[in-house]
Amino acid sequence: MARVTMAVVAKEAGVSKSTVSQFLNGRFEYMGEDTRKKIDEAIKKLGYQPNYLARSLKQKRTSMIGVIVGNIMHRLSTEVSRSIEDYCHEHNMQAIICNADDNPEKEKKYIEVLRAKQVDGLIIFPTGQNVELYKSMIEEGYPVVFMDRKVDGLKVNSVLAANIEATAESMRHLISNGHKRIAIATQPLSTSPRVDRLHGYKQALNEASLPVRAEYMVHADIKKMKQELDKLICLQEPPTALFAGNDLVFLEVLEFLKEKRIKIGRDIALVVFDNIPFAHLVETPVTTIAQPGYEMGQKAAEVLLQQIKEDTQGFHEYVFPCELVIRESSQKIDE
Amino acid sequence: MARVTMAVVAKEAGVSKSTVSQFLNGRFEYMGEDTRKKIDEAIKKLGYQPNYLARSLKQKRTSMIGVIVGNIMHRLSTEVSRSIEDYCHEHNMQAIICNADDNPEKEKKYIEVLRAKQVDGLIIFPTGQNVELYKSMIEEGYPVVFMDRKVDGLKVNSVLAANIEATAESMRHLISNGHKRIAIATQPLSTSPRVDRLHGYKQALNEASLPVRAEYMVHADIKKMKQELDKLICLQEPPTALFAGNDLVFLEVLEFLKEKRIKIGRDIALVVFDNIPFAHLVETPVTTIAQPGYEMGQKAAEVLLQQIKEDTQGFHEYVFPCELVIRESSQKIDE
DNA sequence: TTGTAGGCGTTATCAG
DNA sequence: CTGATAACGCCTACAA
Repeated sequence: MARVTMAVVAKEAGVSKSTVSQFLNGRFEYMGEDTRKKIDEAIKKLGYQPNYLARSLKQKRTSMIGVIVGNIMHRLSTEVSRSIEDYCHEHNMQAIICNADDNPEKEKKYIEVLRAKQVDGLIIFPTGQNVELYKSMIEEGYPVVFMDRKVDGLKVNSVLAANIEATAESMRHLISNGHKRIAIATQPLSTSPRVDRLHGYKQALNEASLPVRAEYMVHADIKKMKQELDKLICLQEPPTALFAGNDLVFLEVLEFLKEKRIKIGRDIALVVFDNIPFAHLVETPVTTIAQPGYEMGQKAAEVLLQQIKEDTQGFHEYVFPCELVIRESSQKIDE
Repeated sequence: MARVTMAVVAKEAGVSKSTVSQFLNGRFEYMGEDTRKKIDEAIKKLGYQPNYLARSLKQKRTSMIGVIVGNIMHRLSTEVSRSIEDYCHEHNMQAIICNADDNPEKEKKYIEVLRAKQVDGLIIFPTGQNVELYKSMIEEGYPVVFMDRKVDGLKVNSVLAANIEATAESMRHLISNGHKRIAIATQPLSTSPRVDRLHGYKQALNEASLPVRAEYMVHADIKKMKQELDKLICLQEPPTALFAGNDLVFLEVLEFLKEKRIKIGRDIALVVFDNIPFAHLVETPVTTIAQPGYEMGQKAAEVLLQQIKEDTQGFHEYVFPCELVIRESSQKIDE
């Protein structure tokens, strides 16, 4: 093991620990050329590696931040994590990515463990269930940034997608292509993006004076999604278009339609919220709403590092517009 | 900030620091019921959170391991990371995932930083370019496990997929379906899995007494993949089947074929190494070779934690068989 | 059963 | 320019 500590280097070089420390931290302003050289040689000879742990203990910063992702299975999570990691790497920080798996207990444990490990700040995709814990962190002045999901009543910096607007835009697109019977499928309405997307859905229908029909709104767990979709197409007046609330829902929809031999674009129009890496590679390329995951990650990291550096907090929502990428799946259907 | 330390708790409870420490570490065997209660109350009242950093410094273990992934864009990387994280979570460890991005410099930096942070061990998808560094770690007795790729001449535990065998099996499958002209497309032969897959490819051709033709073996960067594929199909005798060396290559192949309107399964047969989450959802479902990423991750984590606990090392190759999942893309082609 | 003292490997302060 | 010395927050003998 790396039994070689600063004291050993100091002895080898014939100087004191403090001098070695100076050297390591690049303060050679007032350092003799020879001392410098001696230390340099000693370090190389012994293969000395500084112990960041000890340094962190002393300095009270670890140069690490924690990222608690809601559910790593989402494409957005991966993109955002990647982005945050890149940003950290450029700024000599380290990101620790944890997966709460949509489980508030896990989220809580991760928050506690990461804080015990003294990470300098946290970026959280909040499950929304640990409000008291969030609140206490924020009140303490601990640096936190929320990502993707908002939680009511918290004064915290948040990075969000423009869910309502993007959904409404995609709906207007479908409506302008002649669709009047449009369904929406999402997971249960337990997080703000899902609620907002539903909101955008209704808003666009209202604008167009189309009815909002309860039987067209499906909010089910992924495992039960297919059977709910089945009910949808068995309706007396089945929808002619479907809005899939995110990438996981989309996969279910795709499998379902494939099993039922319902052809996208011909039998039913489709729009998906979330960028799907292979959306253009399926039989009928799929219209998607692309969230700028990379940019969102960069912004979150930037804001967090700012908070850490300046020891401040903020209460701002950074809302990112999304892009509607129109492909064949949402073309006009001739009935 | 969490200004409340053990000393503060001790004062609040009217005991000494060591007693509090005992309490925290679950040694209440010889502890008075009342002392115990007082400490418990003090902790709750003050909202005390132990500082793992200080503990780690003393104990010389951080309960963290580092995972350096070759390139996070591969599906396997994601699966394996996820698996390692799960295993760690169950064993009260923390995994720090880093992405070397196929860049030896980055890999080196990560190894150094992680070790400076005193992580207890490392799981590495080696780029293969930092042999000296690997060697010195191993000689030091530092716990390391290699994943996915092997590096010659190193006595280190490794977790690998049975690349040669799986590739050969898939080739035999194609050959038995009547294919004689089979091409292979991989990224440059800089890592062992690519070399091994090529090996399996040649082996199967030899077994079947089919010629190994240089013009059917493409090894190109992802960015240049399409133009190489183009050369392939422009050959006088173009291949009737293609083996795609991994998921990234597959995406290029898919795009290429789509652009050229070459229909998979009808115009060309296809087999892909790597599980592709949507392989069954494209127009012609794709035959894949599935690596047991989850199991591989579990094994690597298990082996590493073992090494850490017992302060031993090992030199064993854990080779995992892969599964050939036959779908339409590799059906017999009638010419 | 509880307290005291020393140390883990750094950094910060302040003399010299 | 360099070197003592005291923290940082916790753990571990050993003493009481």
